[in-house]
Amino acid sequence: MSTTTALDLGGLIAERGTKIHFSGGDPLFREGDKSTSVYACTYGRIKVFVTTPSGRDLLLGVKTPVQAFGELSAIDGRPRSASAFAMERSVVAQLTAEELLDAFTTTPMLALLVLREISDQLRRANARIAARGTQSTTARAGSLLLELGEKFRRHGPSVDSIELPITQDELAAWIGATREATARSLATFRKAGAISTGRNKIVLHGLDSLTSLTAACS
Amino acid sequence: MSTTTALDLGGLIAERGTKIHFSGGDPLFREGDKSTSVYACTYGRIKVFVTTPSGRDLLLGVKTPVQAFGELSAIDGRPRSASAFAMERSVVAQLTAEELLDAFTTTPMLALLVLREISDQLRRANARIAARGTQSTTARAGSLLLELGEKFRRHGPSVDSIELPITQDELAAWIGATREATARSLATFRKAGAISTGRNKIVLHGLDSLTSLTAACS
DNA sequence: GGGTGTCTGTAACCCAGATCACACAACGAG
DNA sequence: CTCGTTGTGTGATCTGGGTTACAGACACCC
Repeated sequence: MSTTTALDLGGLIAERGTKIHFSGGDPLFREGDKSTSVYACTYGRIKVFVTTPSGRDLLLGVKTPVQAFGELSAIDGRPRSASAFAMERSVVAQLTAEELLDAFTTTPMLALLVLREISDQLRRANARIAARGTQSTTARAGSLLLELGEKFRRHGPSVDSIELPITQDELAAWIGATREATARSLATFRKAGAISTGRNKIVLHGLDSLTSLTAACS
Repeated sequence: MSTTTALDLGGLIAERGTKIHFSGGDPLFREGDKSTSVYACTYGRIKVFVTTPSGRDLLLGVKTPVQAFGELSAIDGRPRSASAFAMERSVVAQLTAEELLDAFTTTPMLALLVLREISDQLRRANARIAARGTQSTTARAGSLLLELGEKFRRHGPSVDSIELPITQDELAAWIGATREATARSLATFRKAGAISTGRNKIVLHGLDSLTSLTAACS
């Protein structure tokens, strides 16, 4: 029968789900939608975000291979609480809520896996609530850059220059600030020699200097 | 055998767990602790909060009968990401992580129950991330008062005066503002006749006037 | 090549709210 | 009753970052 080699939810969806291709900027679902499918990014990058009443976007996460997303609506059947858009040419695997719940009954262990997944997200969300308001924009920007730096170091060459493919708008939406404030924070990092900036990219000159700068301005 | 009449996680824990009594101000667990038990409040009020680097407390939730809390560490075994203290004389039911996981295998449906529980918390957390920074403190204070008003209306007499047993410090920690800013927001509500304030209490004069005031200052 | 849209970099202004600093009221303990 | 503690109410500053407003830089298409 179906032997499952997957050790996490994303892997399982990628294995069993139907693949769908998207171009950059395409919507997968929007806040308020009634859809209940669960997805996993298998190629590219998917941004998950909410639009605040004031019209600004606030990133909740960026999904890369092989991360799952859209679990909430699949679990409780309520409307989407966030929107998901492809940031670039991407491929995602899709599983319907029924397929997921069926998998729960055949593989009870799977429910525990999903629980851990969601628990982790909740922990991160709570940490973020604590960070907002107590940390300065610069501190939040630095933390995020460090986090992304760690994440991208494996993929790229192991030199101490790490290039992040991200715009300042995206960075601003991620840390919950305006583009201008984010640019100012980046300027202080740049003047200190910790990073350099360019169109659609931010280059980290090693993580150490950035780490100390971030720690300093907290 | 053990017939389970509980329809939610809190009910199940209250039914099977061992009862423990606490006085107001007593800690149940602290951020960083390695304990993995899961709890349900059966009497009184338990506050769940994190302490920010700047030393301020930030409330993540107030648990009343029969709400569960402390699930995260029970699920993934990681250290507590928040602290839990009794706000007043309280009774909680405790279940060890092993007992909870055992219950999962005997009652597969239970895992789905917990999933819904955590999903709901995650939805709320994400909504809160979006609210912070886009809404003014006055708007956040008003929203919280309305929410608490709804919650307390059932318990108290059904008159249009709803008395909330809460200090301004707690309110401030809940909405993520200083005590002073919170007092000022309450002052505007008080001057508009929507509430009155006292030691350890806030009285709502009906929800309608407060609703319109909150909506106005968004 | 030149035009156009997207992205980056700064500067000037302004305001919500944090910080600091009191005065006073309510309550419990001795 | 008096004193200490905890909670409330409100002023006076200060500042981070939102808002507005441009000026250049890069990329792409015709």
